[in-house]
Amino acid sequence: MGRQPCCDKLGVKRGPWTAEEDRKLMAFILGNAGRCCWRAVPKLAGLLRCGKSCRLRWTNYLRPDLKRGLLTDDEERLVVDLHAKLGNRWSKIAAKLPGRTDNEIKNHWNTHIKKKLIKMGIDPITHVPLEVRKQPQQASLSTTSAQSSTITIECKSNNGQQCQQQDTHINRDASSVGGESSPPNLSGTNTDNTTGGSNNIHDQDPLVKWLLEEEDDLPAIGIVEEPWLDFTVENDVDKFNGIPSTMSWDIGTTDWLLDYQDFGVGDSTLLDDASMVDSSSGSNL
DNA sequence: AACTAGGGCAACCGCAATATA
DNA sequence: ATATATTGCGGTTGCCCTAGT
Repeated sequence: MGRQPCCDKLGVKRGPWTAEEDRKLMAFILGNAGRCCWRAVPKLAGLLRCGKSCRLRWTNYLRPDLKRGLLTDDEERLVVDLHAKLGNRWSKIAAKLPGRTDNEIKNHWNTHIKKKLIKMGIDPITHVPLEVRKQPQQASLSTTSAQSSTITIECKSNNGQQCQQQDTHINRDASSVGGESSPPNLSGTNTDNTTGGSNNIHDQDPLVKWLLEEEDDLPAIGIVEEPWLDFTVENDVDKFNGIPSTMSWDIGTTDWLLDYQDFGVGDSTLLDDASMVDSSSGSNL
């Protein structure tokens, strides 16, 4: 037999979250960490939301370790580089940018970076200069990202096989970027977007290997492992009116993180007070 | 001042993978 | 072993804000 259904959609509230809902969810997660699953969260927290919605809200907005505001130039460069190698695998890209969510990066890509690259004459799908795509026999291509990152694509003009391989890669990316196209199919019948195809030439790239194989073992660039171990409810949740502020965030209470990683709580210093309070406005403060 | 169009972003949708009864 | 719930993820939508007219 299977499990109970996640939630019936009847009576489930949708749309923008209010500050009150945020406060309830935050209080519940921090106060009941590890003692339930997402399905039970809305009921126990007193929210008329689907568990999925709660998870999304927490992951993309409420987590204290999230950074707010626009991506820095360095982060933007990293996103471009990673996108050139990984395509639209936003969660993989986000994993390398501490405090950033896949949704945030995806939005930033679609609204900012994409336009920048196009403006620079670079195809945001293939990371190849737009005019070059019309001349695939060009010997060696080097594209420059928004600032300084360089993506080098080698193609021996007289080696039809190698060029074919590159084309395959480009087409793969072309189908996986931008939202206008169909979802990527990275390995033929395999529709798993997260693992990539074995025939991707970038899989031979040490960086890609690192990204795909060791991401769970290595900390993201410039991030301290498990920053949430320093998190205290007293310091952070107190910013929400009416939330208990006596709980302390110690090792013992973080065991649940191992089971419910999606509840990841991070560096309290990154919690932006204003961004939390004004969360219902939909604006990015 | 009022209206419109476009941009930005939060949230939702639906599918696939994984976990579990 | 199988069915089904749960989770993760990428794509898409729709609302809100702002700039332009």
